[in-house]
Amino acid sequence: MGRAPCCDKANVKKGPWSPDEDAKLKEFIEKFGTGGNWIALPQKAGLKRCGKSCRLRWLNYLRPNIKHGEFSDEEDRIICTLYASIGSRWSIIAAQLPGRTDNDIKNYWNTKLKKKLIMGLNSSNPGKFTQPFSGSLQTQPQPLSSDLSQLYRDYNSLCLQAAKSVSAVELFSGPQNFLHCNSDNLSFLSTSQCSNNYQQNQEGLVDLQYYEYPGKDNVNMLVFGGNEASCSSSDGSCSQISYGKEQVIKQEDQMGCLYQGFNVEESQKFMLHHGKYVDHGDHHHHHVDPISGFLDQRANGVLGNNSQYLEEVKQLISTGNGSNVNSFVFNDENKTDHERGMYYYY
DNA sequence: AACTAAGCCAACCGCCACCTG
DNA sequence: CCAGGTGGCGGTTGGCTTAGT
Repeated sequence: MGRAPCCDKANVKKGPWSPDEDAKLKEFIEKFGTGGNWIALPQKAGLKRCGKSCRLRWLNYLRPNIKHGEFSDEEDRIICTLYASIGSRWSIIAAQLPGRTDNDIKNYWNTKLKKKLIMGLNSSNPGKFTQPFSGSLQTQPQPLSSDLSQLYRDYNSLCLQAAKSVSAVELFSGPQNFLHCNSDNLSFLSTSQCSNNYQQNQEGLVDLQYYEYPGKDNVNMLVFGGNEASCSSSDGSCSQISYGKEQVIKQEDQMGCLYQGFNVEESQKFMLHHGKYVDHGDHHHHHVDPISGFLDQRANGVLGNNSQYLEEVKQLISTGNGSNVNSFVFNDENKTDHERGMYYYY
């Protein structure tokens, strides 16, 4: 048996509100308040509407101090920063923008802001995402657009501020480009410990760069730490990332985050990042499966550094189902637990 | 001018967390 | 502790408007 409907669907009006209905609702609430019961309100107010519909109309349109019209640059920035940090938690984002409703912000993000962000990215790197790759891999990293840099900067500082242990960055490209960061996906520059493991620039921020992925114009490789990236840690170990021919690309930070790639062919490279790690403050790095969210303590080094699964990985990527999400599942029963999982590449 | 596609946004739907008896 | 009711939330839809052909 299904749940009982909140109102008699047959006897309620749906669709756009008329000025007369707006006036009735506004007058009633200004006089008597909501009474803490939206379900009973429409009848009392003489409206043939569902209580939920009344609530939505009041909150999103009729209540005082609702701000309509263009979003300011500052509002844009706040939305981007918060979206990068917490994802589509529109009500929380709306709470930071007086006068704006969650619905408004959600619509604005989905229809305009997301595109605006991508335009900014593309305009500072003309052709970067729109032209098919032809030629050799760029040897010089391209700087991120200032918009994106600013976003990462805000994002990083927000994470530090919130002392969040895990957060994520996914850089999607292609027709549905957008920058997405939230706490449910991949880990990336989040805590002070983690950031310290990357070479920081003069501003104390991590340098981020990206490359095109040759042969797949929708794929980009996100690189952090620069060409000479290195990291040091409390135990004195150091990993280095390198880009030369025949070299395995690998970087592991002291949070246990592993970033790894291979030379697929000459000048063809990609990076893989498997799962995410959470530092619980006890110096143990717990692996979190990005899909299930389950914690475990699997060892690093997934897929190994000898490229033994190279052909298989290449196959998986080349037969991608057209999705713009640059990921594949490595879930062969013959593989060890360490090797199985969801992989992302940039 | 007529038609189509794309953009936009108000409103709806269904799930879920919380509250209360 | 449990079950039902309600509010809140995020994803999605549908219809109106605008832009393009």
